[in-house]
Amino acid sequence: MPELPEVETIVRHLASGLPGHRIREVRVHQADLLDTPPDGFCGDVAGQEILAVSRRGKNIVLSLSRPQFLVVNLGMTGRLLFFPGTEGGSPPSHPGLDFLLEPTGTLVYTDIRRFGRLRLLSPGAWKEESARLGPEPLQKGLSDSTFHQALQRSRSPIRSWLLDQRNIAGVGNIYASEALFRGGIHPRRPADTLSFQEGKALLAGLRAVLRQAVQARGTTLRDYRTATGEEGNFAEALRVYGRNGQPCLRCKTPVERIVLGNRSAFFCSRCQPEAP
DNA sequence: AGTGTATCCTGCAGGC
DNA sequence: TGCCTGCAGGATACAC
Repeated sequence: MPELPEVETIVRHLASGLPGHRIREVRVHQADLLDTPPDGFCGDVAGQEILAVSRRGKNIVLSLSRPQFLVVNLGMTGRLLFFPGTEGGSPPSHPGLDFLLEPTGTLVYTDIRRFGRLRLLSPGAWKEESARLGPEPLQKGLSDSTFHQALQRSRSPIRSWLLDQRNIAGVGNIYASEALFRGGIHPRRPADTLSFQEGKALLAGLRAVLRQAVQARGTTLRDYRTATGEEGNFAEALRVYGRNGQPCLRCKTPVERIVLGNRSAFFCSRCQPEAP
């Protein structure tokens, strides 16, 4: 569910409210959201201050005082909600974990399908983990030529390539389709067949759609919510994702749906020709 | 190396 | 109304 724009939206909310709070107590309702025994997790986290909140790919990263990092991946249906006051909000339908904060506030994790994970990592472990992720697409440091060189090293379909977090961090199924449409690239094109110009157009399309989606606070199809519980507004701006059979907004050709690596890809066969 | 398949889960929409 | 199937923003492990 949550891709870069959704996670970025959540992180911005949390970064403005959480730092300076101390975690007084953790309540675990679903132990399978952790990769370690809950007792140890609670003991480790309790008493630590939250110093900062940041994003790496689709991960929410809380810097704790020990120092340690609490890394939250929302999976498909995870939510991380911040209630600043003494009121913790209405009880969620699928409670996961509650972080009770000092001097006041509650950080609530909920997750219907429980594909999400919360992990407590040492600085070294998180550094290694982060190094396995590809570059951040919105960072200036990623040049057209670096991007094109990376594409040259893979023969997998470009849609699959975009979803692989080791290639580029934060892209998921929605924005992969949207970026390919904006770049005029067919989702099945082998990555290493993209010309420099095509790679440049794809990166530009990816950056444009990610920026616009962040502005709209993300795409709510069903489950995603911001840290304040609001829906994102980008669903109405999607051009191909989920528009199977509807006319292309650019040329009126019906949008097609194909399956790649067991996941749907949406595209316009006229705007994104498979053979040049 | 790349791809298809399965797995972890719950909920919802659509067909009958 | 109920039952069944397929599908869903993610990540990983496996066999070929």
